[in-house]
Amino acid sequence: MDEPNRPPRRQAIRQANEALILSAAEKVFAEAGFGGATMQVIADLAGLPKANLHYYFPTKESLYRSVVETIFHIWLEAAETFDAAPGPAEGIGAYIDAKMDISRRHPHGSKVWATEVIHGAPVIQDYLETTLRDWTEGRARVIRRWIAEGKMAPVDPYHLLYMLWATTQHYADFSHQIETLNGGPLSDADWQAAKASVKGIVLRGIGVV
Amino acid sequence: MDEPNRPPRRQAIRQANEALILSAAEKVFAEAGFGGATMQVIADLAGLPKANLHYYFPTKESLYRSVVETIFHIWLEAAETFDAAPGPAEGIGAYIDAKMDISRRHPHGSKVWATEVIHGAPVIQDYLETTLRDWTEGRARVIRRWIAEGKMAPVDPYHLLYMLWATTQHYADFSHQIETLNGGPLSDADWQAAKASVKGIVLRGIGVV
DNA sequence: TTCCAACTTGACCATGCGGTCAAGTGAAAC
DNA sequence: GTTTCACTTGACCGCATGGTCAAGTTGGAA
Repeated sequence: MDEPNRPPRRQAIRQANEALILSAAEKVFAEAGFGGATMQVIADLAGLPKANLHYYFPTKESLYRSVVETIFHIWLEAAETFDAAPGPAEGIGAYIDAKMDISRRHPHGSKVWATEVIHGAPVIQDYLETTLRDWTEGRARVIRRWIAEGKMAPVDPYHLLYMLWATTQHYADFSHQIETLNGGPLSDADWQAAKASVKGIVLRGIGVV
Repeated sequence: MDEPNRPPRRQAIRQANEALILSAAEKVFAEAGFGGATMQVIADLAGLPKANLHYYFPTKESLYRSVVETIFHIWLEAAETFDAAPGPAEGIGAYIDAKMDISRRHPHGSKVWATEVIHGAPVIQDYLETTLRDWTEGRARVIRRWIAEGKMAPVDPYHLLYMLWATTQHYADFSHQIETLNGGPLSDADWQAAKASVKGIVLRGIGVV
């Protein structure tokens, strides 16, 4: 962004430490929530003194905000698949694949985002009202076009998107419940089956065989 | 349960206060999380002195646990609809209706449950491993029977249940996000449309027209 | 070599928290 | 009326936490 000119060595250290802290924070916030997480625990997990965290992130909230923004941008990028597609079978199918992969690879970030929204989005309200609103309206327009072109059944675009978000993120957010019922972590084959199940029901549900 | 013999007047006061505290706690835990909630805020919302809370619920965790158990039992009761049904169209349709109604009527409880599971279910692990596991296996058996009888498409029962849970609870847990995108709270008509959308996609998705 | 700014860190502080306690109050049993 | 016991409540305590600070250490420009 607007990083000042820094010697390359210094900047490398800075980036490495910030990444270290963000990774630890993501995990701790995901498991304990904002209120339950402590800077000391995050520092221990990152292997740094607590005061060092406050050097890179002045407050707990600023650190938390960085974590939330990270997952949000990952999701936005995953949605690129949506636009390029010629129709719902490819577009929504690829979107489900992408979001399921993110749930598998970034479960902590997804959990942090979920609790943030559940608690009323005190820290990222502005994102919801600007970026997310614009993004959603754009995809809704694409879905309406597909419907108008007779490529899928006439379903409400917003409720369809909610179902996609809810279902794909459920595999990250409720992983503990799923793993308990599954008798252990999901294997590669389990994830393949999950993706196939979700895509099967949704695509058939919107009239795309 | 095993309440000792109490004079009726006393017992009425007790029940009223416990209900008052539980209602306040449900809201505060939902909005702030376990770590972010404070006994003082709950007490203020309930209109009681803080020390009085500790008289009825000795610790913060015991109060929290009561809140989580409440929503869990509400969900279990809602599932009765599942068993009596002759087929998936009625059974799953009614289950979606019931769970959507709960999301509308008990959004706070749903949020508390969600954050509890997201954080690894530290307080209700035993429920997941016993009651929920049994319940889920029972419904999966019903679904498999319906599939065997040719009443619905052969989908994995567990992934179908995950989709039902995720989608219906999403309307409670992510209400803030939905209301932001909707430009305000959902109206009666909005809720009807939501239920119709979910049922439409899911029932068509599992081959039940 | 010198010097400066970026970075590190242990010790420290003020605050807010969950929980306790002992002195009350009032309803019901006798 | 008296006693008893469930219930109420303001004041209090120990502790953990987010955040600060000043004294270091290190990397790199001159």
